[in-house]
Amino acid sequence: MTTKPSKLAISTWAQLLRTSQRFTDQVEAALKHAQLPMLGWYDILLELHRAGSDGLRQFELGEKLLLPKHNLSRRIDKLQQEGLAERYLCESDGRGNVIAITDEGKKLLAKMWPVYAAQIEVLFEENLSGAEQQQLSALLEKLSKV
Amino acid sequence: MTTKPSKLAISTWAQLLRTSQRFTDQVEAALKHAQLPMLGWYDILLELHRAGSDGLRQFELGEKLLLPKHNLSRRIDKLQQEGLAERYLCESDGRGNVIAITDEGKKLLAKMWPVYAAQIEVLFEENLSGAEQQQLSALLEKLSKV
DNA sequence: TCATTTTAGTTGCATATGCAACAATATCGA
DNA sequence: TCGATATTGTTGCATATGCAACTAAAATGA
Repeated sequence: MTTKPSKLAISTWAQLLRTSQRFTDQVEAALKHAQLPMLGWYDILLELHRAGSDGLRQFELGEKLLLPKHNLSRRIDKLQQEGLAERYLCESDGRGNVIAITDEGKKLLAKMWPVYAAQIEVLFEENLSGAEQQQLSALLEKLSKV
Repeated sequence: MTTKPSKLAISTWAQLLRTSQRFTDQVEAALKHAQLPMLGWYDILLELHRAGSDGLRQFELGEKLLLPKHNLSRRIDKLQQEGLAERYLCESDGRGNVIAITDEGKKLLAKMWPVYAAQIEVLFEENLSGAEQQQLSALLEKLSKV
């Protein structure tokens, strides 16, 4: 903390937060308009889909999604109730669960993606060239080194 | 929506959301550790501070912070209860309120800033040069054209 | 082996947020 | 002017989230 962050750092930081919030809001609005569940559900289902039929340990899912465990616990309850995911007892660890997506879950994912994708298209791809996207990606990559 | 967003666009988008969430989490953790209120309070107080002694209309505040009105309404209740902000009736518009920061609010802002700033320092400035920050800022600027 | 500590997950309770309905005032248009 | 509509803000209710305490099982280590 020898030098305070520069004006530039502060304003860039603020831009980053603001941009991500505006984008999120916009995607949420689009999903709601299409009468689909929130982005949070999409994120979970996508990770489960990626994990394939073996599923994922609950804590692994939490780490990927940056979600605290108690929060995740209840979201999975919901997904399970809706028949979008299944929760098994873990064979190799008596404490744990394994979560897997169902066919219903995959269907929902497939319905949500076009809506989500259209927003990425509008918000993102229209405003940055491929080269600029690559620049942005590289800069964000550096930031995630923390 | 002629072409779906490219892989690059999608992954850069994901990076953006993820980075901003990780950073926010980290700042929240630091504030909590210092027994200070959440980032949301800081944001409000900062906007009020910027607005000066004239204060701001409640809806203006909401626009700046991207907060829905009902949410803001109750946050201001809290700030008011804690003596951090004042709510006046607006003279020129009988429906409206004017919100202004109090001296207590300014003091809190001053206590929160070093904690916040230290996180920006660590998370942000250590990983990007000035030139890179400027690049990032410019790219985010383009994105906000939406 | 077996007591101690860690890890995985759930639950109760308090707080925060979203949504829709509402009240009050301002603005617009015939 | 005055009725219809839009804007500003609040509130009740449902849902979501955070926090701390809890259970149960694994890992550690003497």
